[in-house]
Amino acid sequence: MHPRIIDTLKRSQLSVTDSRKKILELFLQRKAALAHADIEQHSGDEFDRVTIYRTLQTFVEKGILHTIPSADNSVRYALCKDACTEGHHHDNHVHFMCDTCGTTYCLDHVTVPKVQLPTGYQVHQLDLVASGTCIKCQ
Amino acid sequence: MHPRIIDTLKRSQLSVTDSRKKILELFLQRKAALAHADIEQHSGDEFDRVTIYRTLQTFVEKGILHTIPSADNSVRYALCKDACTEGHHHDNHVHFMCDTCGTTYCLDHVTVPKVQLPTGYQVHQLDLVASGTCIKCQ
DNA sequence: ACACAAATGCAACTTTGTTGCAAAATATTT
DNA sequence: AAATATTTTGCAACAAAGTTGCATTTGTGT
Repeated sequence: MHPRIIDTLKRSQLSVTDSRKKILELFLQRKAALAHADIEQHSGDEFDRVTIYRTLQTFVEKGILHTIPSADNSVRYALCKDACTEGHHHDNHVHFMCDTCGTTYCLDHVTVPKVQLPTGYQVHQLDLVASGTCIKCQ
Repeated sequence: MHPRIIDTLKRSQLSVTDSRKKILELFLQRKAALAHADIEQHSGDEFDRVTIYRTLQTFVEKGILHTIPSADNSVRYALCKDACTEGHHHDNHVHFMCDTCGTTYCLDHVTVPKVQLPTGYQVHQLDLVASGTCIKCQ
């Protein structure tokens, strides 16, 4: 098991349970973002569907995971960097979604450029999602 | 009825039907983007749920509407500009989603800045979604 | 007005997401 | 280490969202 797992859970004041450990491990193993369906597929019937929903929700609230918007009705989740805490996300990197294999990547080193919006719009969050063909699918 | 409606449908080689006219009119009246649920609510039982699904799908394929990614599992749709044709979208403007009232705006005059991605990622589409508080909700 | 093609409505179904509650697992206290 | 309190889980039942096939209706071109 990845050494960071228990630490991460405790730091967020969460009980260390099997499902949380395994779901978190999945995110640490894979570099890519995962949708609810991916986790459900991967875990077979190790734990209930409902548990996955609740775990993902908890992780987002606690600043362990962040959501990635998409245009295909399936929100993806990815690990936050250390800067995120409970209720305060700071994930301002670009995301890339491959049209061919469906993989979603966090491009941690590419930051979202500031844009000038018309006066009156107060921006709290900026999401830049690129899509196209990823390295593996060229 | 808005004069552009029949024209738009014919130019896309679509039969001019009641549901298509009314759904298209809804988008022309409102400036904001609409989710499937919004349309269903607004139209009461004028036409079937399935018809709405199929109409939205057709409009996206024909380049009449484009989808706006979101992190809440509900894709929104908005009118394309003239540059879009069947199978080829060119909607590179910024979208703004209000956290308070839920309205989604197309900021047609704010273009998405080009970003430099790591070599190997071929970008076909760039979506920039801002969220926060809109003019009306300040 | 007629024949052909396309779109709609209905029904049945699948998938996705939510809620309440009892049972089980984890944490805390002594 | 055992007992108690707290939290999480699984189940069941449900609600919402999306899909598919097919008969009927509506629109199109001649």
